[in-house]
Amino acid sequence: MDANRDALLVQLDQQLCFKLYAASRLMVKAYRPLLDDMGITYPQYLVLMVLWESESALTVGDLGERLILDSGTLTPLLKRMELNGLLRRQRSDEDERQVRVSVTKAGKALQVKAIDWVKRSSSQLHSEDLDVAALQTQLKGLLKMLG
Amino acid sequence: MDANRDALLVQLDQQLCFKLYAASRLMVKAYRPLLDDMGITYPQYLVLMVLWESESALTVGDLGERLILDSGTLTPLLKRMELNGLLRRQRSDEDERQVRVSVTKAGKALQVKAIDWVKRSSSQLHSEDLDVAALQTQLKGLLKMLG
DNA sequence: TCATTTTACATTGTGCACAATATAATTGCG
DNA sequence: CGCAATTATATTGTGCACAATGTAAAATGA
Repeated sequence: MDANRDALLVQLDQQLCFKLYAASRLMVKAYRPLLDDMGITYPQYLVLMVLWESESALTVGDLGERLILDSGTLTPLLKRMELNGLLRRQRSDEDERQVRVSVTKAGKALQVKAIDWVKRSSSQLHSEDLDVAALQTQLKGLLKMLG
Repeated sequence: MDANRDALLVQLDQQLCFKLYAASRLMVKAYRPLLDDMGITYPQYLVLMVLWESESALTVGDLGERLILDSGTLTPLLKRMELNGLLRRQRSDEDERQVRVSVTKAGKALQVKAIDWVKRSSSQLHSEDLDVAALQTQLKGLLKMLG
């Protein structure tokens, strides 16, 4: 009957969105050892990665654009990181609306830990059911469409 | 130099985890119209999907196993849904540690809205950069490995 | 110029996530 | 049986996400 066929459309196992949601959380959980060692959370790790890549200071808006997060999320997160000595926040002189965020020595120092951990654990992500490169490509396509 | 090559390992664009994190949030955002219409959140939608599939009541543990969520997340979430009349929570008679969760008429009624919306909007998810079926297969492999 | 609009960030309030811990019921074992 | 271990859920505390709103600075333009 049609009603049964329709019901398949809202079955959990059919949902791309649920797989992404579950995979995202499980992946973050896999980072736990590193994050605990660094003394930060996953979103904070993302902020650090963006800062590590940048030569100079970035505005809150820059970070938000890169991480797809708004000031409601970033402002308190950055304040916590500043409190922990990982970065500096200072109002821009040219444009007082902007807040310029720059990584401190302590924040930069964590990059070594991260690199070391990634080197040691990247080999874990292998199985016959999984082609990581293909998955990344597919996700890039999805993000392009959703963004 | 080696330090520069190492730095690539912690670049945002290289991170499978970030792509999953971003894609997950953007996908949930795409469900906003449906969720607003149903008057629920995405995690609540997931709970409803599991309940819709089940003939009988499920325990909190059953839901947690299916959604990979613990009681710290589920208990308050289920209480809110009960308050909104979408489900019932009752201590099991056989085992008083368990709480049995069952969908109400109001909760069941929302399935129609969901099916209708999915029917109308599933065609949106198409582009040349994206093979949804392949992505689902890859994610299933990833989840199997992470789970 | 100066009022209007836009922009950048901050604040508030709600609802997850999840680690850690607590509590009470059930199970297992000597 | 009696009690230690296990199990199922609840509670507490912290930190995101994000919608909605506030605020002040900068850009715009008649």
